[in-house]
Amino acid sequence: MRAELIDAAERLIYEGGYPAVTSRTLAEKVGLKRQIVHYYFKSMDEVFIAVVRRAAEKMRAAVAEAAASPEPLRALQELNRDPQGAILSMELHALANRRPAVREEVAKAAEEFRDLQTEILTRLLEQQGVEPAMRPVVAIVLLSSLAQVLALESAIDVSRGHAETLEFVDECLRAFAQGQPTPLETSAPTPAEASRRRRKAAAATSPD
Amino acid sequence: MRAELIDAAERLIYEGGYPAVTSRTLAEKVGLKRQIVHYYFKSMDEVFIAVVRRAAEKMRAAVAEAAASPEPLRALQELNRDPQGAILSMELHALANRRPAVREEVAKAAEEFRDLQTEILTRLLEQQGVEPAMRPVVAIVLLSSLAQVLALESAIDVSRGHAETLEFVDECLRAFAQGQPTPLETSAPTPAEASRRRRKAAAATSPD
DNA sequence: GTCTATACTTCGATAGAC
DNA sequence: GTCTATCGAAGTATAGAC
Repeated sequence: MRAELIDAAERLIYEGGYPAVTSRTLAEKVGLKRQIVHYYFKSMDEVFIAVVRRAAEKMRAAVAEAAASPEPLRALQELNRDPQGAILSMELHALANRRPAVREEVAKAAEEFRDLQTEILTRLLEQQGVEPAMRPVVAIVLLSSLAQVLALESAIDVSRGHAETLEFVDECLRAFAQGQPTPLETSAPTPAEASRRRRKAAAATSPD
Repeated sequence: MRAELIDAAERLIYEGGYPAVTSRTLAEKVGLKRQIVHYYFKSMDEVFIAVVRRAAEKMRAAVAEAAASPEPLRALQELNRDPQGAILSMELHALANRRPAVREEVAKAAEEFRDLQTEILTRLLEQQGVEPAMRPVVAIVLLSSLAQVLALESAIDVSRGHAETLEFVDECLRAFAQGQPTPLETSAPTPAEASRRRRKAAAATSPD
C-alpha cells in the first residue's frame, strides 16, 4: 500500500505538478480516504522524500543498464530525454526549493545522477583513446540541461528550435559513436580561414 | 498600486515559487488586506498573466540593450545567466502547466525571447561573415537551456560540473568574439588522427 | 488497516459598509 | 480604494472507533 501511494504521488506529479499531490488527491488515487496517507507517512514531506528516493533507485538501475548497452552515450541521452523523467526532475527541484527536508534528498540524487553519467562518459573516452573536446562532466551538464529544458517547454507547447537542436545533438552523438569528428569539429577552420576570420572581426569592430 | 502588486508577486515568486503567491501574501507585501487583490485583479490568473506580460516587456528591453552592446553574445549570455530571471522563467513554466490561461502568455513570451535572441546571433554571424558550426537557433537553445538549469540547481546547492561548464562556455564565447576558433574547433583531429580514431572505435566494438 | 469525526488553517471570491 | 464580513472548498493533522 505504501508503495502504491508512492506510485500515485509520482503519477500526480506528472499530471499536475507537485502542488497536485495532497492527502486528498493521493488517497483518491488508491481509492481510500485521505486520512490513510497519515497512517503510512508521518507528513507530506515524507511522501515526497519517498518519491525522491524511489526515483533515485530507478535512476541508478537505468544508468547501469545504459552503461551496459552497446551505445552507452545514446542510451544515456534517451534516459535524459524521457519526458516524464524530465518533468519529475523539474518538479522535485522546484519542490526542493521550499521544503528543506526534501531539498537534501533531491540535491543528493541530482549529484549522484550527474556523477554516474560522468563516470560512464569518462570510461567511454578512455576506451576509445579519444582526447575529448570538452571535459566529460561538461558534456553531461550540457546534454542533460538541454533535455530537461526541451521537455519542460514541450509540455507547454513551446517547440521553437527544438527539432534543429535535437538533430544537431543526435548528429554529434552519432559521429562520436562511430569515432568520427563531430559536426562541430568538422567545421574547424583551416589556419588560412582562421586568420581571414580574425581580420574580418577586427575590421568589424574598428571599421575606420 | 496595481504595479506594486505585480512587483510584489514577482518578488514572492523569487522567494517561494509561484505557490507562495496568494491573495494573502500578496496583500501583506504591500501592507493591505487580502481582499485588495480582487479589486485590482479579477482572479489570481490575472495576477500571474500580468507578471508574465511585465516580464516580457522587461525582457524585450534587456535584449535590445544587449543587441546594442559591443559584445552582444556575451551580453545575452549574462541576461540568460541572471539567477532571478532564470528562476522566474522556470516558475512561470511550471505554473503554465496547470493554468491554461497562463500557458498561452508564457508560451508566447518564451518563443518571442528565443526568436529575438536568434535574430541577434544571426545578424552577428552575417556581420562577421562566419560559417557557423551550428545553426543560430541551436546555439541559443543550448546556451539558454544551460543557463536555466544551472540557475535552478544552484538554488538547491547543486553545483556539480557548473564551474567547468561555465568556464568552457565562456571560453567559446570569448573565442567567438575575437573571431578565433573555439576550443571545440581547435580540437578537431587531423585526418590522420580521425582515421586512427575510427580504427580504435571499430576495434572496441568488435574486439575479435 | 481503514474508517469517522474533528480541529485548525489557508485559499479564492463575493457582498456590502465607509 | 480600502475595509469588514462571510462563504464554500481544500489543505494538514490528530484522536479514537471498528
